[in-house]
Amino acid sequence: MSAAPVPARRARRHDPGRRDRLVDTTLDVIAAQGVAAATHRAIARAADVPLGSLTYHFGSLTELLAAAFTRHVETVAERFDERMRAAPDRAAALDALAGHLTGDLLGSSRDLVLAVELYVAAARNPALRAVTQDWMSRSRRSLERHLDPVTAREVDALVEGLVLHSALSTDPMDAAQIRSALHRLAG
Amino acid sequence: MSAAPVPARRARRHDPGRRDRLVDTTLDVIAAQGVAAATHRAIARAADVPLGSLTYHFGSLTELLAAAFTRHVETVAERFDERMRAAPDRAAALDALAGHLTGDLLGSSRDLVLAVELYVAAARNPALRAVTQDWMSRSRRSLERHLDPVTAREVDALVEGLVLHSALSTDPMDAAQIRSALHRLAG
DNA sequence: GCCTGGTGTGTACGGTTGTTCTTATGGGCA
DNA sequence: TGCCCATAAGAACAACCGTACACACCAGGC
Repeated sequence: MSAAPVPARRARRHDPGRRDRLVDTTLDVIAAQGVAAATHRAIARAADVPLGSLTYHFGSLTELLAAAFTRHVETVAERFDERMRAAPDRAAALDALAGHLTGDLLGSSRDLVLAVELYVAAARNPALRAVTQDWMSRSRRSLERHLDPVTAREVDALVEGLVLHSALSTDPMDAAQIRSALHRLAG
Repeated sequence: MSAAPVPARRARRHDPGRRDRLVDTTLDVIAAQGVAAATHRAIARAADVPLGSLTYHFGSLTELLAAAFTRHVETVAERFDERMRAAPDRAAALDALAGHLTGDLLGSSRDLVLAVELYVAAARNPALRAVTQDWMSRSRRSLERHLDPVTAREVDALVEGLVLHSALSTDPMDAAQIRSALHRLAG
C-alpha cells in the first residue's frame, strides 16, 4: 500500500468572480451569525474556498467587511431612493417610507440584522463609520425630496429607533402603528 | 546566586467587595473600548487583579457581562423613573425626557456608549437581550405615567433612534431640536 | 507550442482567548 | 488560641484568530 504519495487533493479551480462571491458570502455570514463571528475561516467555510483565498483577494479582514457593508448600503439606499423618487407628494412619501420600513427592512430580518450589525461595528471601526455616515446622508437626501431638512432629520432618527426597536423588542410595532407615528411626526 | 527559591511575589490580599468592583470595572472597560475588547484579561488588568480572580467570582464571561449591564440598566432606569415621577403633567414629562436625553444619556458619552454596546451585544446574546427588554419595559412604564401606551411606545422608539443617531452621526441633533421633535410626536 | 504571471491552495506561525487547576494564605468562627 | 475554608494567585492548556508564505496550476499572449 504505497500507492498514495499525493495525500493532498487539489479540487476546484478557475473560479472567476470569486471575489464578488466572497463579498456576498460575507454578508450572509454576518446576517446569520453576527460580525463578531465573521472570521476568515467562517467565511471561507461558507463560501467553500480555502483560507488563503481570502487574504489573496482582500488585504485584511477589515477591508473585506468594509466591502461587504458598502455593497449592502448601496443596495438598500438605491432601493429607498427609488421609492422616494416615485412618490408624488409628501403624504405618499411617508407611506412609501412606512412601506420601506415594514416591507424591506423589517419584513426580511436579514436587512434588519445587517443594519444593526453595521451600526455596532461602525461604532468602533473608522472605516465602517464612513460607510454608515454615507448611508445616513444618502437616506436623508432621499427624504429631503419631500421633507424639509429639520423634519427629515427627525424622521431619520425615528426610523433608526424603529429599526432597533424591532430588532430587539418582543412585540414590535405593527405596520399601522409605524405609519401613524410617521404621519404624526411629519404629517 | 541560589538565593531566590521563591520567584513569585504574592502581593495584595484581603479585598472584600472585589466582586462588586469587578462589575464596575467591566463597565469602565466596555465604555472605553467596547464589549468586544472586554476580555477577562483586559478587565483583570484594569481592576488590577489576577486573571484567575475573574473566573472565581463569575462562572463565565457572559455572566460577568450580564451582571455589568444589569447594574448599568438599574442605574439609568431608576434615574429616569425619578424624573418621570417628579413631572407634574404631560408637557413637563416631555421636557424631563428631553433633559434626560440631552443631559444624562447624550451629555456623558459614557452612558451613550454603554447603551449602544448593550444594544449590539443583546442582538446575539439571549442573556443580554433579557436585560435590554427589561430596560425597554421599565422605561415604557415610566413614560406611561404621563402618556397613553401607544404614544409611549412611539416615543420610546424615537428615543432609541436619537441615541443611536447621536452616537454615530457627525452632526447630532441639539437639545432644542430634540425637545421640539418630542413635542411634535407626543405633544 | 511554450512560457509566464495572475490565480488558487495548503500549511505554518505568533499571538490572544476562555477556562481549568494547583497551590497559598489569613480572617473569622469554635 | 488554633483550625479551616472561602478567597487569592499564577501557571498551564487547547482552541481559535489574522496573516504570511511557498508552491501548484492554467488561460492567454507570443
